[in-house]
Amino acid sequence: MNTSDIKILLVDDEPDILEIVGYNLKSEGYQVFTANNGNEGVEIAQKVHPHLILLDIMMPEMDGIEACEKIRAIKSLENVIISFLTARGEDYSQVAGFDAGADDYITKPIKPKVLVSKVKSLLRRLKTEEKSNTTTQFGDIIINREEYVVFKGEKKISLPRKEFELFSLLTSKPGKVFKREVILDNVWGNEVVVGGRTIDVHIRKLREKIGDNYFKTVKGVGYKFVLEGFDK
Amino acid sequence: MNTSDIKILLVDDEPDILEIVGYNLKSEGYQVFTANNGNEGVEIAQKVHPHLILLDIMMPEMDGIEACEKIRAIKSLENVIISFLTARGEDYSQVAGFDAGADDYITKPIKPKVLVSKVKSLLRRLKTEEKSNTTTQFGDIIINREEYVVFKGEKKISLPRKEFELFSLLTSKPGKVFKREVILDNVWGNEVVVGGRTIDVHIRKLREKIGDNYFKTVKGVGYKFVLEGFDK
DNA sequence: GCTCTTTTTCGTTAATTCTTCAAAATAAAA
DNA sequence: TTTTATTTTGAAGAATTAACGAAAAAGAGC
Repeated sequence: MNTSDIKILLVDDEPDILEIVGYNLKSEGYQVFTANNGNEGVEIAQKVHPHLILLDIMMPEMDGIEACEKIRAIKSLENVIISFLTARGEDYSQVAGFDAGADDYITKPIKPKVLVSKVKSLLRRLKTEEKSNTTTQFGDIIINREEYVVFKGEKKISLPRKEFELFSLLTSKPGKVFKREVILDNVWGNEVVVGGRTIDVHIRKLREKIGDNYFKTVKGVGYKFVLEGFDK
Repeated sequence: MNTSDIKILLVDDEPDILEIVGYNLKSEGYQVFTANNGNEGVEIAQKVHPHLILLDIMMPEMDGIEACEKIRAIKSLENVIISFLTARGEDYSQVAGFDAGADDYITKPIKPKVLVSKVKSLLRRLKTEEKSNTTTQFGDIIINREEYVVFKGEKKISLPRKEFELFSLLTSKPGKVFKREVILDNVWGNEVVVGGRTIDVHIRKLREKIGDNYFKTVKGVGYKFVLEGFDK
């Protein structure tokens, strides 16, 4: 994954911090988004789906701890990496932070070099996680790519090969729209020639078996997998 | 990019092959050029700058491998996609072919359907190469190109394909005036078959959905996206 | 060879999206 | 100010595109 594909959300009430941290991350090639308080942070996180969130602890409106808990409760953000920004000495926050579901913390004052290397190290997880994707879980849906099996809650759902591959592709990046051409490339490969309606029929099968509202049609473009509730 | 903008160069010493392959590609709308041997192929490639070259391996004068190497050495052709045509069984050629810088190979006898789908898949690379930031934030507006979603503040705004692409184009460079012809090129593809008023109507839709004052008309030229307040 | 499952096709229907048209409005030019 | 060119607007019709129902075709297992 290229750094330019990586989205980082910065949440802090001090404009100066946003400015300087943002600058440093941008010049490393990351896409940077900002929010001024916890509320806004949670909101923007849902819209942008960042890979990493840097969260100040002390903020008006909603502090970092609370924001972190809120974010952790959002299905579509369950894989996001969260790190706190905390003033040195606020030791209590470290404890509370991990309870709230944070992955790490960075102490202020922030040194650009340290920041960048911390961020890199945090993002290293993405790569390792991506590789070991033999099984994936979204809420009550579990996909075992090795055994070609899908569970929804207690029920084991049997998907034939094509359906499974299509499902597997769509769920490889929830929310992302997969264009028809991309789907054809990935599921059918470019040797096989199938009519344009074939994809639709398979989607229909998935809708019947997994649930209607997990699959969203983007007319003229393609389909996407969305976590129930989110993005209706 | 429209198929009619795409140039394909066919190099083969058998007139029958040129005939039949050429026919199939033309009926898909591609511009087809032909050459009878490697020498001629290299020459014509320099003149027409095709997007894709289909190169027979076995040819008099200069064989496909050599031609491929020659072409790869030409700077102005560095982005051209090259695929070999090879008789099934000439396995050595596959290896040598990739060494010489080929992107793919198609085995003879050529089945029209397979040919066309292979060609499409090869050309798909052209499109995917133009990568842009997947997500952009302007104040309370967030554009997520990967998910085909636009947020304005709390609200999620649904934009159909054309509107989304138009919006995506205009916001790709706020403040910049996009001429009508440029818009047509990018959103509609330059085999323009739409009346001059069509753009206006789409702009109107955007104004209704995103907000009137984000879109400024530059009479006689085109439109631009401006951040509210700024430049009214 | 026969049966059951999976995959693909097809015609129809439904819905959305895109485009056109012409009158009214606006801005620029004379 | 009047003229001219261009855009906005409202409404309607055309064209795309996907969902649906059903069935044929292709594969897999026995």
